[in-house]
Amino acid sequence: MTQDPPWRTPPLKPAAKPRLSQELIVRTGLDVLVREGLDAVSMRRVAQALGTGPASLYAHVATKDELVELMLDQVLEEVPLPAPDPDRWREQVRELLRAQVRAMQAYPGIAKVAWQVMIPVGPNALRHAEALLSLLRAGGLSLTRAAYAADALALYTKAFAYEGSTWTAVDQTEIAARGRQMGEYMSSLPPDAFANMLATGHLFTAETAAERFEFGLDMLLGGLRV
Amino acid sequence: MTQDPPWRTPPLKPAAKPRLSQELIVRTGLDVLVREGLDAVSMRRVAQALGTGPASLYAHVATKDELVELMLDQVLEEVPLPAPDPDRWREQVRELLRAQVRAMQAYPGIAKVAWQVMIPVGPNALRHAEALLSLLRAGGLSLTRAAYAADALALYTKAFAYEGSTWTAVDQTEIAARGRQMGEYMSSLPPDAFANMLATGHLFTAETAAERFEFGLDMLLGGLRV
DNA sequence: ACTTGACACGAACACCGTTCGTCTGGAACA
DNA sequence: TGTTCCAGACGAACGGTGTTCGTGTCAAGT
Repeated sequence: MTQDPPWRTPPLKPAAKPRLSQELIVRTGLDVLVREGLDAVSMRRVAQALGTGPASLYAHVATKDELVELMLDQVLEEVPLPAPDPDRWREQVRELLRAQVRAMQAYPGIAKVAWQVMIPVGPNALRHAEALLSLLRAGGLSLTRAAYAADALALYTKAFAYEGSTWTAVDQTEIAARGRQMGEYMSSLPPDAFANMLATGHLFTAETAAERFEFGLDMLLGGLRV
Repeated sequence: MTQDPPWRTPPLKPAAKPRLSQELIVRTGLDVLVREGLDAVSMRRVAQALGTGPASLYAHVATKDELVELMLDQVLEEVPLPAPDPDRWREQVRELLRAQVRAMQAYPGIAKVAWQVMIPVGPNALRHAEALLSLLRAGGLSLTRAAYAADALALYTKAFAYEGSTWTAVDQTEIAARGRQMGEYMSSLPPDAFANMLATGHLFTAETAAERFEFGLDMLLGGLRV
């Protein structure tokens, strides 16, 4: 643009863009995740939501993978961690794991990140692991048994959070279509080939999710000898 | 090339390329997976291994996702499924789940596919689900309880297969580096902040994997009331 | 002989994560 | 005040991905 004559009113400055920060990028990433799902979380999409270009993000996060890992850790930050009480450690374990599942299901797709990150080592992921171990130790388990139990409980919870998020993260018509395909395929075979699957298929819905999770916890904690 | 003079010996024909088929593409995909890991399994890489271009694969598999799902189903085909015996159904469940983990860990990275596919519905995945349900039913569980127990067992197994494959699918120096980072971070904080994590970190190795899996199964099956 | 359909597959498209080089502005220093 | 340095911003470009479209070939059917 050529130099304005001195009698021109200078245009208003456009609203200043927020200065980038890791926290802002992570928050924006979670925003995009919630609105559009995990597949939409690309460096380009997040940058676009911030009014900039993807290269700008790299001053604050090393890689795309680091970004999604930071997003997961942020989600875990919202979960309160209990102080261990030896008299009710089992119930405390349940509460902690329920809270984790709830937090992850509030962000459709974030559970999938837990399966993409090799070993989550964010501060909050570590605090969670420590908290779970503390509860198990408060229950009188040896170090080794506490470690192994924590492993199993964490795996199941993470798995369930992912399965559970299927009901919120994916287009329901796609799930219904897939369920129908399964039903048709199985029904096309001899009657007893998939008798149990056909008889139980209706039990796997969003409505039974909480009940199923508790059932799994009953199994895990019921089978945990002190 | 211009027309050869008649005294030229015609060149030997290059070895005929195999005619493409879905089975061949899946097999080749598993080959690439085993040699180079899951990240290397791209349409281009698989096509290259077949001496063709990526577009050729689409006559046989609809998408890249379908290819990896077929690969997973192929892996599950190699697992023998037991005929239920009511007197030893718990041990049969164990054997089935062990065999699944073994099969998946023979293909580094395939367990990750199980977490990428929304709901595995290949013929073998369905047969596995049916087999597990049959065992639980043989054990006298109601339809609902069998379904819920199968859900928990399958989730845990799949989760463990994935965790276990970490030790084979990923560069060990990267794991060691990450372990070190964790250790350093936790040691940099007040001494009791991560006391349990620091005390148990050494327990999570490839050498303890089988023991850990069994411990988890002990919990799940021990807590399963008939 | 001609037609049709299945398969093969190159070129191109849209998108991805990331790097490199350049510019800008603020802080520190003389 | 002027200069230097450094951190951050970010466009252009690179190498890679999954996929579609259009064209050619071959075998089977009429």
